[in-house]
Amino acid sequence: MIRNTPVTLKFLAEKLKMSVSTVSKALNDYPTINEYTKKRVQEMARDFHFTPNKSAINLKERKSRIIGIILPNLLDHFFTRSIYGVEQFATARGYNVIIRQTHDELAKEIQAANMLLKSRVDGLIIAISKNTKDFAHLEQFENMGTPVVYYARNPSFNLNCHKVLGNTFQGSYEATKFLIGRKHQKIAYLGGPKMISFSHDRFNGYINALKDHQIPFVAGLVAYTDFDKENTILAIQKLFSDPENRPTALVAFKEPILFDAIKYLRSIHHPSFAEMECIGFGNNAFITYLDVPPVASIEENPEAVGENAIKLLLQLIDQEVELLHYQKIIVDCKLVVH
Amino acid sequence: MIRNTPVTLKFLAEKLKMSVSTVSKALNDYPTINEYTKKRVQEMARDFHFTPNKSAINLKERKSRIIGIILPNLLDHFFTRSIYGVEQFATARGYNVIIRQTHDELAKEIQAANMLLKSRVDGLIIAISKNTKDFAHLEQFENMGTPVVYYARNPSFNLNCHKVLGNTFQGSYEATKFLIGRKHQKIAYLGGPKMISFSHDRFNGYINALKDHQIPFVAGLVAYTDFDKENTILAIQKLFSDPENRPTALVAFKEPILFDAIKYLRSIHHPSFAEMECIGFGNNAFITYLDVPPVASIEENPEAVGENAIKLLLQLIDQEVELLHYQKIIVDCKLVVH
DNA sequence: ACAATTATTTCAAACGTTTGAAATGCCGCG
DNA sequence: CGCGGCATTTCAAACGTTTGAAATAATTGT
Repeated sequence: MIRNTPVTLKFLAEKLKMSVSTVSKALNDYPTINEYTKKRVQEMARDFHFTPNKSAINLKERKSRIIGIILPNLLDHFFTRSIYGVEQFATARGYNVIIRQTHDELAKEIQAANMLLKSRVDGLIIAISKNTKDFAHLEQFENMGTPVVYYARNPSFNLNCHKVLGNTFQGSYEATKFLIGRKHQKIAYLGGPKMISFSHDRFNGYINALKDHQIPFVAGLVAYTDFDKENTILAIQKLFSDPENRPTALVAFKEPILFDAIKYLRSIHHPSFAEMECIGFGNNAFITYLDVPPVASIEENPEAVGENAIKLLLQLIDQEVELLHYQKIIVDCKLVVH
Repeated sequence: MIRNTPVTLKFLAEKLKMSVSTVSKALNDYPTINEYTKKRVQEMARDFHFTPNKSAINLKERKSRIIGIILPNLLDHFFTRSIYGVEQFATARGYNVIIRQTHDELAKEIQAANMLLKSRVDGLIIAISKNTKDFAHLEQFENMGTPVVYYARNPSFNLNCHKVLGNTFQGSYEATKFLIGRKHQKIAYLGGPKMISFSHDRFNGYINALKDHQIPFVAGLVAYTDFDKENTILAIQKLFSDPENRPTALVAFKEPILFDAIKYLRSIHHPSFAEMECIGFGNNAFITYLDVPPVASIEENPEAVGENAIKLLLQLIDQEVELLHYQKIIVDCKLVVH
């Protein structure tokens, strides 16, 4: 059953006693080819399960029909969900998608970028690692004319590039506003790694909501952490250190961080624990299993972010959008009350 | 800064006023090429950031250097984690990985398989959808000499193929044994979709553990569900319907299912809820945030499953293992007490 | 019947790389 | 001076496809 001679145009041509180009054109439905010939060729192709060799086509067309995605990891459902959006449109257009995880390490990001460059991907979608300050490894792509769309993570301000980002300011603003609406006066903000630009934006959303509602800003109600549990505990201890300004509500950078915070407060039987109202970014599916779920979540619509990224990328590939005419697309968040 | 003439061997050859083959051989360090020439070529290649065109090489070598993975979804951390293992070894060997999700739909699986076939992947790793009974779309690969490794999900018994599977019997057995050790007599088994062969194996592990410890098997203590929450509730209602045989412990097919079950029991304030001891397959990272976590989890070691799958696949690609000499690799589970 | 059209097929080059075979240049030695 | 032998380079074909130009076959009109 295993066939050793590969089924190529040449193979079909020999079988049919016609030239390779006739076969090629028949399969591609050229108008100059006789209908009867087309029928014969197409039948033969079907019978022998002919599939055109992509490498050959890619070589000819100087394309790879591959789109690269570089992102920190797939355990964060934000990224996993964002891929949904990308995949759907990419595969519908006949592109394959190669995903590379960096685990937020710059070295791995560079390695992945170089490998994708060598694979001559037709476009790149990237959520940069939290340590990416230099973009040489990514600028290579644009130098070769390969479009790059930055998504989910905002690169440094002065970099000219295409971006698709969540409206993290708005999400943070609405969460804070929602808590204010529920009569909280002491609302804490637990930020994420400062290297991730969103940390800033979310903080801004937070203070702007406070300002717009005449709630005084208290510096002691703001603390920063990263994805490390120990650091989150330290941050929480700081937030709750001033009895004068004990928070009754909390906006957190990311839900897993919030969960760590809540778990800690519960474990030390903190008096505020029971009445605290918290909101985090993410809207994790797992929330439904928590016995005291956060009052609400900020849904970042990752599928929409991914979808916008791939659509923009495809437009750039098809040159419907000028490569140097940098776009910035913002996807709104949505507050989901639990 | 954007270069329009691509940097190819020909380009370098013209710059250096030598033939294309000399350039090629110099870059590939042929011994017949003069050392000085090599140096000149390599310098020039570096200066112009020459990267060999993969499509051309693939065409020449009749390879794609791509490995396909087809799996149900990426939201299940089992699969996400299994990819870790695969990616690591694949990229170290210079292979790119294309992941396709089927959402457990046969139609999508077929579509993905056909697309990967067209892309002429060098090998395929697949966790079949729960509806896959016919394997024609996958046998195509082997007919073309492309190795396929089935992993994570066990295809129908009489299919001759390479498999890498978790030792789901052993995991189920140990979980049940563990509960017996904790003096439970009424241990329920909540199975998953019957179409997934693991459902059987896990059930077998369960009854074998019962038998080996002289615990009578009670048919009413077994129920089946799928990933749908409503069905899980129905199953739980069935399990708890006989007051004579009310379970005090539970082994569940998968943790999300277990979580749904626990949530339901809590919501109806079931008297057994507080003292029930449960174990599910998965060892989900979020367990730590549950206020009453399951007593233990069955860790399926997905990274190891993925690692074994890719290693076997690479051996098949390199023909270190005969394509028709079908392998079966079993990866043990580990009981993790919380 | 034969040129003029039109329909259909084939030729040949190109995409970028690899590689065995052939060619070239160079050296020393008889 | 010429030739064997070596080092080095180049030739040419191949991988499988596409495509404009050229060639051939079929049809029409006169």
